[in-house]
Amino acid sequence: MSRTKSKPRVRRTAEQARRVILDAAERRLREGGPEALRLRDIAADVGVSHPAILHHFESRDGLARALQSRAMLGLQADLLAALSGGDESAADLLERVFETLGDSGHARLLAWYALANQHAEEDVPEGGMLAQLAGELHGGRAQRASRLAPPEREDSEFVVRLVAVALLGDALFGPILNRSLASDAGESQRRFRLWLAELIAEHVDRPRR
Amino acid sequence: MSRTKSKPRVRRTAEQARRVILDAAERRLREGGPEALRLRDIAADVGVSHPAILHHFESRDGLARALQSRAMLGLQADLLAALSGGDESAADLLERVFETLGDSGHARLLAWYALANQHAEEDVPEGGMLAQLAGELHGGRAQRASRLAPPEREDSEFVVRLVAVALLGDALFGPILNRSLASDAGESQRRFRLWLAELIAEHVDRPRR
DNA sequence: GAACTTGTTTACAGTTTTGTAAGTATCTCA
DNA sequence: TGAGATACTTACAAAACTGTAAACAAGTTC
Repeated sequence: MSRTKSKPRVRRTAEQARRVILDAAERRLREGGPEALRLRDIAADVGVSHPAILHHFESRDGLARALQSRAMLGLQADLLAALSGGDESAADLLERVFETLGDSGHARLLAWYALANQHAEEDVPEGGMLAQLAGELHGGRAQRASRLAPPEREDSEFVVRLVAVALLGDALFGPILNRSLASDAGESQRRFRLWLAELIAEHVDRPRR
Repeated sequence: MSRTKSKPRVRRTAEQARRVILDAAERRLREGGPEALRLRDIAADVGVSHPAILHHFESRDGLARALQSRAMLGLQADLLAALSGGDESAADLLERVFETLGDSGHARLLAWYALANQHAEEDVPEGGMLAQLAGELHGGRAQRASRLAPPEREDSEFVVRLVAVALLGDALFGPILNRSLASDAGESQRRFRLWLAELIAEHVDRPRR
């Protein structure tokens, strides 16, 4: 066979290589489900041989851990970007949180994480983001409220928790529920989010007794 | 070796065999995550050889499909049991729905289903259960409401949808969120459910404008 | 430009996994 | 009680998977 000038071998920096590998792995995971994290396939997507992946991540498990870590950090970054938007109404802030948490990519990755690490005690990298969000929300409410009826701190935390689980849950289970509840899929999901936003807003702004 | 009376081979009916196999598979799936559906392990749990599983389910994929189907049917049965409870308040009804949907086993199984069949159009066996629930809820509301302000049908559907995604989401993502939000895990999750129940009840019974 | 570092490949090994073929044991039924 | 059906087992095959070892090549440094 002609051995003319066969391989212009690409050589990335370690950081670049890790990134493109994680990108491919994440894509596989999102599109193919939890069983689709195969070294060979990922390597093929990137265009390298599979030992290259092992070189960068030690083992398949190392790749999975790195992926989970990056997914959490990414979610944190997106949430942070949503949070830091100057001083706007709680409604606007919530709307941006809706966008990032309702993204089915995040939900899928987080679900995979939850299913994989169910009895793992290791703290998740994301930690504290939602607590911060709860803090901001609570601060705003306490400021707006008449001083006779400040909301309880726990109530604000639960609001955030509700938003989180409802959006993540809807992003994940929505397609299934749509088939049994709604006729038109995407439209119903959109309207549901608006409805939820209004419900939350009403609750948040309702004067305490 | 002594061949005295070696094997009192157990022989189940096909139905029984399928059941115990699916039980073991479900247990594996719940405890070990989505990658834990291995024929050898399941067979070992049941105490049979792995080809016995293939005999009953054709292939590993057939087992997975049967498992998904049974999980959906089981959820439907549990929901049905929760729904059919004579005439009680919407709060009591919701509370029993809370119990069954908030069960982390159901949530995990459903999440696995959602992740595995993301772009599958095949209708899920569960179909219609939640629609029925929405119907019952709506009927009760319309009856109770003053005839000047009946709630919209879509509002009742969204209430059901919120309950479903929030409970499933909380069962699945709750443990993760707990680490970033709450100090005491289980207790917080319980209180959150109560809080949600109250929020829903308030919304459902609030007179329309 | 020689030496060194390190990203990458090829070739291979060991294990695990699903699946098949053929025989065996247990139940049912005439 | 004999014959048939079928749940189940043993043995094996083929493929896929992760992981290892050694060599190779693209940068980097002195």
